Amino acid sequence: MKAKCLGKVAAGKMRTLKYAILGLINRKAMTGYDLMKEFTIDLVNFWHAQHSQLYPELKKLTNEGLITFETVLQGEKLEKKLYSITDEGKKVFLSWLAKQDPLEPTPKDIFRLKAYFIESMRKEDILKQFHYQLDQRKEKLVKLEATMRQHPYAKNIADIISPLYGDYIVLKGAIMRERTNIDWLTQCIKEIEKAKKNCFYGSS
Amino acid sequence: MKAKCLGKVAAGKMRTLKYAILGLINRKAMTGYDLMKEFTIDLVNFWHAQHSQLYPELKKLTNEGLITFETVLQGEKLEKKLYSITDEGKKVFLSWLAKQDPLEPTPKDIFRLKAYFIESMRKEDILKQFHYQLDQRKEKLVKLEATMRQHPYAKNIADIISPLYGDYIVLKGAIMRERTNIDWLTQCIKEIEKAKKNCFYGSS
DNA sequence: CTAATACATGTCAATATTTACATGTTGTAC
DNA sequence: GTACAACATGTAAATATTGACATGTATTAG
Repeated sequence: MKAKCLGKVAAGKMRTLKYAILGLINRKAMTGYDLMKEFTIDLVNFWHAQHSQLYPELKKLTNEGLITFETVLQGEKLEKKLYSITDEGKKVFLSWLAKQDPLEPTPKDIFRLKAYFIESMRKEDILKQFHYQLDQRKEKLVKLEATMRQHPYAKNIADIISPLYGDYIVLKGAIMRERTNIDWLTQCIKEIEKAKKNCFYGSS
Repeated sequence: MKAKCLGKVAAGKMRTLKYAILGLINRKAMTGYDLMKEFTIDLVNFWHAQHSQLYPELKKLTNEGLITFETVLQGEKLEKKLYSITDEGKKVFLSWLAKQDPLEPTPKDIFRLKAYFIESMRKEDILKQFHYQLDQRKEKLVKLEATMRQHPYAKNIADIISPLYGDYIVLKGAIMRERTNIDWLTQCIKEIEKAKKNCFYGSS
């Protein structure tokens, strides 16, 4: 009889959403709704979440004693919960932040999966697919660049130790990533068009 | 009483693994083990899966009539299942491949999440974290470039309509992505070091 | 001949995430 | 005053994914 790993099993126990929430609440007290706005505006470029995942997690973190809330009245009847981080929560968050992680598995990407199967694609569809993806990526880049132009940090480089700097570097990273996506798609399209002309391209 | 959406609910019903498997088996008949090798070597750069997800999915696809298998003996006793795609499976796969998808949500990235919270990081840890990530990214890039050098398509550009071309473009894409990651990290490190010298950097 | 590695196939329990369902209030523009 | 958008908080059911558990055979290097 082998020893093996006793105690609770821990399949996929990264709890990253937990730390994302702790980090945000650590900046300042927020309601679930405020948090959702962060997740759909700033964090959307590297960690997205739905409110259906957020609210249960807030309840869990409260039970774990990492955050607390006070009920605040908005108008006459509307109760909202303003969450703050506890000392324990702060400790747990900072310990996570300082941990050095191994490289994550490469993110999944349906378009690249389809590109991998390019030889099975109908010839008329190949360029259509690449152009469609390219257009969407370009649109995304335009939005990211607009956000960057409005970003206070981009105009006025000051202290690294400000929430603005974190904001800025991840936005910068998102723009660089999108530009590379566009470069890759553009190169692919060029190669495919060249092959088409040179008849390296089946019966088309 | 509102009408709403009757019938079966469909939360997160992308079934991408299904199509990845169909695409691979469409190339040639394979066992589950063979498929796993594909998932851990080629597809790892855009769609990874564990065998614990693969085998149940193969069973499901068989039940759905999209693939079939014949049992093959390896040696004296070892039975393996060699899967082939059915006509229906081929149809379903090609229809998925031709579909134009909206942009996927940006992939999740724990390191960028931590970078976003950089202002909460202990000053001694900031550069340590960025260098650690950079080293790992560089190591990954070296491996990808080695794979590229050995890649038959890179050596001898020929017909676009070959599984090799799909292989090649996604590998190319992975290399470009990794180079951009490295550029981003390098820029961040430079900025942080500059800020440190200029004393925009708290008490260090 | 024997030990290690690769081949080969599965299940289980937990976490993670998505989409739809569900409800009600407040502020604002017309 | 009323409609609409934004504010505000949840639950339910399904899919998606992971890590551990579980088992056995075939090949190859020493």
